[in-house]
Amino acid sequence: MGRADLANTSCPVSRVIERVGDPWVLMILREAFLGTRRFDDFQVQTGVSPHLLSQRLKQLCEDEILQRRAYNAHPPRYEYLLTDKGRDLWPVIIALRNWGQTWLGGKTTTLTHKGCGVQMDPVMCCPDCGAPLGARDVQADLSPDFEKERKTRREGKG
Amino acid sequence: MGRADLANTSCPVSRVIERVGDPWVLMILREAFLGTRRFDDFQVQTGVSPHLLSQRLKQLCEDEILQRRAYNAHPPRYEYLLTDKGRDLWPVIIALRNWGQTWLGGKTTTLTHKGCGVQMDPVMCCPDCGAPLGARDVQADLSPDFEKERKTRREGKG
DNA sequence: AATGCTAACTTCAGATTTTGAAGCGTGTCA
DNA sequence: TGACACGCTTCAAAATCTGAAGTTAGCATT
Repeated sequence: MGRADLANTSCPVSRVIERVGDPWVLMILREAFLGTRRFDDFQVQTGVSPHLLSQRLKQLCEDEILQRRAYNAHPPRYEYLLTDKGRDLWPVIIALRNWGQTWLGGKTTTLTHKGCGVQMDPVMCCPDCGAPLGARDVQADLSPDFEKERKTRREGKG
Repeated sequence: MGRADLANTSCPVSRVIERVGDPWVLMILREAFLGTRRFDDFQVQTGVSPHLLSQRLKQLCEDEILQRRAYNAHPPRYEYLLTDKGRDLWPVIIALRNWGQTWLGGKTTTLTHKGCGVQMDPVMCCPDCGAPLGARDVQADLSPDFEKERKTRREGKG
């Protein structure tokens, strides 16, 4: 199958994973959320090789998660900024952070909700009743198409 | 640096990424949350090669994200179950799902909050005031240690 | 006008990882 | 006796990644 084929399933999770489910992409995103914008800074802070960084940044720009912008014309200098689409990946990074804090220990960032001024760790909630949500609190139902797709895969194998 | 060195930083995000920031690990987790437990099912549904699947499952068990359990003694048959630690990764998968739905389209799962019976998409919220949270609503402050670590990296380069 | 510096990359060879097909061990069922 | 299921393992070929070095473009200093 190969990683590229993840994009061809109907499952949005797979399709996202094809784009951002890569350690370096995630590191780049973490950096971007910390305010990093420049090639060399991404490189130093993530430790990725320049070759790969270059590739990943290109991909991220193609996917419109980042936007490459000249901040200086002479000499030409570029920076990478999160787009709205990219900024929307914030919950992914926060979810990783929360898990890391809980299960691996270490606390390197404190988050403050600007609205109410309190220090906190964001939580997944039900938008309707506001209750905090865990895996056990939610029931997932698959769409008929997705069920069919999964069944086909099961049969195609046997 | 190499991917393995991500574990050596003080940032919990990097350390999590070292463990779960891999496309196949994420796919395995998605499957696990959909109820998949067996080797061949993981293989068919994720499309990963058996070799890699075997490696990844081993890693995930070492990290106590999954638990390998015999469900049949003769012949010996095993299944892989999420541990509490693993189940706590649910927000990561949900965050990916939400982004995929919003930005890539396609809806393969409907989520229902068992508590209030409503269909919804979970949202990151402030646990204190309950407001939904985006990247712009939260201020991140780095710990002095983390600041120092980042500064060292910057200087070590120049 | 030569030297050095910065930023944003690109290039390339060697090392590592991944894929995909095939095979294996143990046991059940017909 | 033969076919099949499950949970893997093995291996060679292909793809990807690393790390060091180089490149381009321009400014600043000597």
